[in-house]
Amino acid sequence: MSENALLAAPDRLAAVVGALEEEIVLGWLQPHERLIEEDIAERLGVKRHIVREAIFELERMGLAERQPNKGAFVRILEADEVMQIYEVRVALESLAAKRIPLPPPAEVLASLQDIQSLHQTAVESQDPRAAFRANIRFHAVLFGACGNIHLTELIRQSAHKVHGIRSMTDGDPAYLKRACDEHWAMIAALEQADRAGLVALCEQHIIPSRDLYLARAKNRRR
Amino acid sequence: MSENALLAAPDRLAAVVGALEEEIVLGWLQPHERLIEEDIAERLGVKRHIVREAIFELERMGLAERQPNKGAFVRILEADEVMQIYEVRVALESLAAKRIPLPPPAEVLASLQDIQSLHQTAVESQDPRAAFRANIRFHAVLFGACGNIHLTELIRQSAHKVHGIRSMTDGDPAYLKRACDEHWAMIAALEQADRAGLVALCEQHIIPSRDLYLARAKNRRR
DNA sequence: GCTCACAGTATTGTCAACAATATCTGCAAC
DNA sequence: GTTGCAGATATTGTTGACAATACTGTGAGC
Repeated sequence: MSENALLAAPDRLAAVVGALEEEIVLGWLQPHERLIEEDIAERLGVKRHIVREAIFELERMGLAERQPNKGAFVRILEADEVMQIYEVRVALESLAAKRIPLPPPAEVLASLQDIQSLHQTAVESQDPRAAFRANIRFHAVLFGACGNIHLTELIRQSAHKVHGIRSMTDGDPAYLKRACDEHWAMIAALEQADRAGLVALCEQHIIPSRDLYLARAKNRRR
Repeated sequence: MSENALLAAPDRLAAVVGALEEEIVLGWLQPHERLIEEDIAERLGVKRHIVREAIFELERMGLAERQPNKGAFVRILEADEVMQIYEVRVALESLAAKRIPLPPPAEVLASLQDIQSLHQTAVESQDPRAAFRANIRFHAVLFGACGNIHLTELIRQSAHKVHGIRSMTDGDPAYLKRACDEHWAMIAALEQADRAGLVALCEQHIIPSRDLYLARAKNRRR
C-alpha cells in the first residue's frame, strides 16, 4: 500500500480512511480488534499523524470506537442501532428517489449502466473488493442524481455506517445476485420514468442487507 | 476564554468547535473572514493543533471552507444549498416527530419546559447567546426523545449547518416571539398526545427560519 | 506608467521527540 | 495458589520546531 506516499497531501488522509474502512468492512479487521496507530502507519506507508486523524474520522463514521489514552477498536453495531440507521436510510433514500428527475440525464444513465456492469462482473467473479467499490459508486451516482448535495451526503454517511459487508466475504451468492438484479431494475425504472417503481425498489432494496447484517451480528455473538 | 485550558483533553476540541461555531453563527466572525490557526489558538488559550482539528470539524459542519495550503474561511451558504438542507430537515424532523412516544416520559416534558423558560427569558431580555444555546438544547431534547440516536445526530448536524442566526443579533423580535410560541405549542401537543399537531408544528416551525435566512442572505449580497 | 520577477513575510502542513497514561510481567507475601 | 505491588514495556497524547506553500510589496525593465 505504499502508493499512498505518492498521493498529494490532502488526499492521503482520505486514502487511509478508505483503506481502513475497506479492511473493516471486508472483515480483514475483526470487531474489537485494536487499531494501533504506529502499526497501521507503517503498514500503509504513512506517518502516524495521518493515521491518527483517519481514526478520528472512522470514529465519526461509527466504524471505530476510541477510549482516551487507551486506543481505538473496530466497532460492532448493536442490533437496535442497525435498525435505527436503516429506518433513517429508508426515509432519506426514499426522499432522494422522489427527487431524481425522470427520465434522468443521459450521462447519469450511462454511468449507472457502466458501473453496474462492473458490479455484476465483480459479483460473478467473486471479487468482494471490486463488488464493494462498485456498489458504493452505484448508489452514489444514483442518489447523487437527486441534485440535493446535502441529502446525498447524509445518505452516504448513513450507508457507510452499516457497510458490514462481511456478507460479501464469507459470501451469500443469493443476496448478491438479488442486489445485482435490483440495480438493473432501478436502471429500468429510471429509463421508463417509473417514479413509483423506482421509489419502491429503493425502499425494498436495502431491507435484505439490513436483515443479513442483523443475522450475521447474531451469529457472531457467542 | 482561557477556561478551555482547564478542561480535560477530549473536551477541549469540542469546546473550541463550539466557541467558533457560536462566533460564526452570532456574527462575530463574518463570512469570508479568514480563520487563522495561530490567532485563534492564542485567543482561545489552546494549542494550534486543537484549533486545526476544530477547523476540520467546522468544515465538515459546513460552517467553514478550507483551501489546501491557503487556509480556512467562514463559509456562506448559497440560497439553493439552504433550500436543500431545509428540505432534508423537514423530512428528518418530521420522521422524528412521528417516532416520539406520546405522551413522552415525564422527565422529557419537564426538561423541555425548563429549557423553554430559559429560552423565553433570553428572547425577552434580548440575550442572543443564551437564546441560541437554549434553542439548540430545546431541539436536542425534543428530537432526542424519538429514541433514534442516529436520526437525532443527523438532525443536529443538519440544523447546525444553517444556524445563520445573525438574525438573532440584528434581531427580528417578531420571528423570535413566534419561535417561542411554537415551542410552547409543541410542549402542549406532547402533553396532549396530539401526534398530528406535533408533526405539523415541527414541519411548520422551521420554515420561517429558512425564509429569514434566505432573506438575509439576499440582503447581504451586494 | 505598467508588468513581471524576485525577495521577504505570513501561514499552513509535517514531523520526530518527549510526556503522560495504560498494560503487561515477574516476584514476593500471604 | 492467589493476590498485590513494582518495575518494565507499549501506546497514546502533546508540543515546538522545521519545511512547504502561498501571499505581499518593491524595484527593474520595457
